[in-house]
Amino acid sequence: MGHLSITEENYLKSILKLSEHNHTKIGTNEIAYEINISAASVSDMLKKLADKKLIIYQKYYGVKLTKTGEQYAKNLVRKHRLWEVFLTQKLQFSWDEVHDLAEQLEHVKGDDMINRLEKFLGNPKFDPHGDPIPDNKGNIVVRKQQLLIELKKGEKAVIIGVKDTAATFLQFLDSIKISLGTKFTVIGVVIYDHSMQLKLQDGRELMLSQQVCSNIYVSS
Amino acid sequence: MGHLSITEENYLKSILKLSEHNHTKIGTNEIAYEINISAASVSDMLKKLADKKLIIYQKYYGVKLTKTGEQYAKNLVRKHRLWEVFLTQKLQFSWDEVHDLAEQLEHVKGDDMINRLEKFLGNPKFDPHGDPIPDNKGNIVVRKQQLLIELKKGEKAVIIGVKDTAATFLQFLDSIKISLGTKFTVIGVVIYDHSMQLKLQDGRELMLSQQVCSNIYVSS
DNA sequence: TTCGTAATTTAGTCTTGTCTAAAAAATAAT
DNA sequence: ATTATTTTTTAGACAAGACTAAATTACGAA
Repeated sequence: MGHLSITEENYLKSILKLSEHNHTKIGTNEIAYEINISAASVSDMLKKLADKKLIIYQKYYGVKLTKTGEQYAKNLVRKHRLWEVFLTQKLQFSWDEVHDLAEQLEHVKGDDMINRLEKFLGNPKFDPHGDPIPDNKGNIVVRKQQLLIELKKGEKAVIIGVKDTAATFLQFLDSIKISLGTKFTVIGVVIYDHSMQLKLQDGRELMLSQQVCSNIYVSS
Repeated sequence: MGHLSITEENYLKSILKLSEHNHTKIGTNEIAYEINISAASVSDMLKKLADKKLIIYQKYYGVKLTKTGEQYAKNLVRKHRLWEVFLTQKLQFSWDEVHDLAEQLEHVKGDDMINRLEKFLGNPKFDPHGDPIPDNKGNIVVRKQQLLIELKKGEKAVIIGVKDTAATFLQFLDSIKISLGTKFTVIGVVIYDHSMQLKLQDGRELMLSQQVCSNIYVSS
């Protein structure tokens, strides 16, 4: 399992990402859309990754990561999320600014460095968006979490993550002073458009659209 | 001044490095040797860098960095050295381990990140090998420094840097417990082979070969 | 079942950055 | 000053990773 190119790493990462929601095999087009590359190019690359035993690939039938490929991809996610923690916790970046930098940092080789970084950061288990950080074996802590939208009137919960990590969304949450750890009670759900009215710990009351509520993870 | 590829950055860096010792124009072969690439490839690349106004290049006459090119190259050095400080100071790497990692980290784009990193590290002025860190304008602190080999019997000085940063050399220094900041007096110079005998601050006496003394910077 | 559309792969190019071999220019030596 | 040698550049090829256009396969609908 030598070194892969940045390009190859990006393919593995996007296949892992797609696998998480889509339990069946992943199609060429899906990958192409995910990383913004033509389907033809993806098709080429899949052959190469299959030669390297990183994916199982059968022409016209889609792909799946091998154990090796999955391990490699999870390590990339680990690196990405640890660097994100570093950028927010140590360099004071806000959660909407760290993605692109981490996207570069994750390709720096050196597992020893990452293990030391993890320790330096105090062995964090979640990144600034609430996503879990795999350990150096690829294990991921699973939390019971649900989407805010699934809560009913009267339920209490705490915000533990975001599904959408787009800068605009994160900046919006900042602007209404909502962050990970914010506690609240659902005090109303509008039948018409499924907006939700929350009462926050600090006393503020807030109305959030269905779309916003569909992109926030909570825990009770 | 958009983004350059890692390859282009490496050329600029090696041209800057060669410029420091060699005040005249730099030859194609020198660069080729420095970055371990054929002279033909270097010749190709020099044309591209000249098109981008990063170097002054005249066929058969060698190259020189433009102001823009020099700025860019110094920024790479800045990034390299700040990451080295991070790796030693925060992640507890030793000075012989940080070069290859910094070689990768220096190519991560994001000047804002580097400025924040600098501040996070406490605005260090020198890297773990004693080399100066350029500020974000490219200015470099100059110290009066000389090589240990130039000292005479009876002179007192302090070690402030190393000229050779090869891992084997650095590990040797570690093994004899010499590091930046070590204070000493020259108590003897062997005529025959120019070995030098030092008495360290802690009372130890030490004999160092001419080669070792030629690769240590000191200040009095 | 067969026909049409969508998904996927193949074929052929392009760019970047590398190489070797050969040509051209500069430099050194007689 | 004229060779000989070294340095540098040009020419032609190659691999990685991308593209478009065309061909092929799979699958849903009639």
